[in-house]
Amino acid sequence: MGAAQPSRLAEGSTQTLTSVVRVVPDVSGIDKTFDYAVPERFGSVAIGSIVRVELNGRRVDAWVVAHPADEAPANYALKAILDVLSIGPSSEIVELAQWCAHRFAGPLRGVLTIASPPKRVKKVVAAPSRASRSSRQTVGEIDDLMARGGGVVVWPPARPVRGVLESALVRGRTLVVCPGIGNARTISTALRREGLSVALVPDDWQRAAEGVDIVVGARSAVWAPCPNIAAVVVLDEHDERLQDERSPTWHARDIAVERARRANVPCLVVSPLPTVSATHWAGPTRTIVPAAQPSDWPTIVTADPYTSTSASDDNDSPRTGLISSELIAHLRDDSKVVACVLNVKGRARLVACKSCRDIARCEKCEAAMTLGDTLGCPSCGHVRPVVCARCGAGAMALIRRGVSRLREELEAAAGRPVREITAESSGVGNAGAGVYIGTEALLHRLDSADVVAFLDFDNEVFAPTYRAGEHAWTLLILAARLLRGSKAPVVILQTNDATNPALARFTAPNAAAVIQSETETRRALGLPPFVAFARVEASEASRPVLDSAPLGVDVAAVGETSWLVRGADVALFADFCAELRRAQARVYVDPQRY
DNA sequence: CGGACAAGCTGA
DNA sequence: CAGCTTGTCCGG
Repeated sequence: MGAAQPSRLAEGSTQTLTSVVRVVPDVSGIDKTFDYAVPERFGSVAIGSIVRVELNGRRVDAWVVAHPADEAPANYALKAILDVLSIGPSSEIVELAQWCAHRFAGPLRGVLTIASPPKRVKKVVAAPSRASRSSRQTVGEIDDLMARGGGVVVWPPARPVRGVLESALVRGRTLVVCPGIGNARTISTALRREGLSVALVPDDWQRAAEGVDIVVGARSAVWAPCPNIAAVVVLDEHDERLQDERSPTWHARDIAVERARRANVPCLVVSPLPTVSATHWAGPTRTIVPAAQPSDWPTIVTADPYTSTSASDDNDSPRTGLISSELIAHLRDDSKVVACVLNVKGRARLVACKSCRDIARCEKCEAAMTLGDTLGCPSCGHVRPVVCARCGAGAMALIRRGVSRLREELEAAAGRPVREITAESSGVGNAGAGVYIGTEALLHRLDSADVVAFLDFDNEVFAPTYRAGEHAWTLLILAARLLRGSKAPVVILQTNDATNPALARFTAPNAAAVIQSETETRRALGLPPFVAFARVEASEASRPVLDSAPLGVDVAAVGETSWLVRGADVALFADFCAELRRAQARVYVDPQRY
């Protein structure tokens, strides 16, 4: 198969040899390959090329994924491709995409789409590699890690990431993957200013393919072309935006690690608090934690808003318990920028008495209760009848009191204007002192702050997703970055449960301790990376396959159409997922939520 | 996905 | 049994 074919040229000289390409059509719902003949006028069509073909009477785009010329010829007449439209991902990237589609049990088409140029590319002229660049200061420890094939770097949130990048850049062409395009743009601008050639993908796909010093972008950048790649870097690996939520649910960290492994170059995974998956991949010898500095993290305190004197304790408004006395002190200090963060999604579930407006809380653990036939406590499981604990009335209402009403309460407490910032708010950043309220999007919208208050941190920590803990850390990292320029940065975590160890640990971010405790939790619960794990959306057609899972793969129903599948053996698990997909099931591997 | 075709249901 | 809906299969 892989043997040289000296006869090929000779054959070509005597007789016109039309070659054959195997393609994946760009049509949703078709996850199969088809073979087409290539008329001589197109020459040889490279793997990854985007071609036009007729399929079942329709003209569709398709990617060339293989040259099946060495196989026995098909027993049916092949149609010919109609056109070659564009250069596409390299054969290495196509192979990586095939690996990804299997590992994350989803259609190859989705991955090829993201690996392809945003606009058609007809020609790529290779740019020469830059001879050598005057190296700035690298971090010795990280240089050493690169020499050992890369690994995890625990990099505190307020420290500039430039020092980490340098250890990659001195090796040659570097691919940098960020969680959002905003981070990528910042890095691109800074490095261009230094005189480096930068391709910000997907827009600069063609320039990336021609060869630049650094290719940078959001998660899709992990699929970008980077000829003669010398290093791969994943920044802010804790950020869940690195994972695609559509099937295949690939995570850019896993793709980066595999891409670097295949190219035999080092991969650096960087985060203030890397995920268990990352540290498990690198292992303790390739996970480095630089010496702590006092300025690495802001001061983080808990405050109980429920026992504190509320600013508006009248009977008209619900006693939300969302403004602690600690927060009030900062609100009243006119010199400070205060950012108040409230997760509206979680608050949509709050239940209040229709007559006295008191929020229904569990008398055992004080958590907000949920309304069904009875009042139930989501954190301790306590159940009581639908009766108000304060006034005894029997009528409850779900309140969806978002940020707007709370803004007025904050304003009353602060004695100065409070601005509400929503995802739709126009204008960027904050000019000077002020008080702001918004959802976690606020942490992305402001430029700087002195105080960040999470009004209902319990909601973040005890959210019913297995990654709630990790998400809470993500919020703290965002807060730390926002507070970077402040002389006395403070984070207030408002909670009704400050003594709960699951909550108390957030006041002292210690990467080694967080990694250890998260690792133990994951291992004990049988969650990734210790087992392969997937949520499966299936119909009746998939039932026989679900019921006949092989030994070592567990299947559990969660509702009518959802299933959880887990297995210790990754290969066996992936094969079973592939079987499920052939039976019309949608598979979400290592999902953010389930 | 979207077309083709087969198998089931309804009404005169 | 035409006329319509619903389901299953297939594409090179």
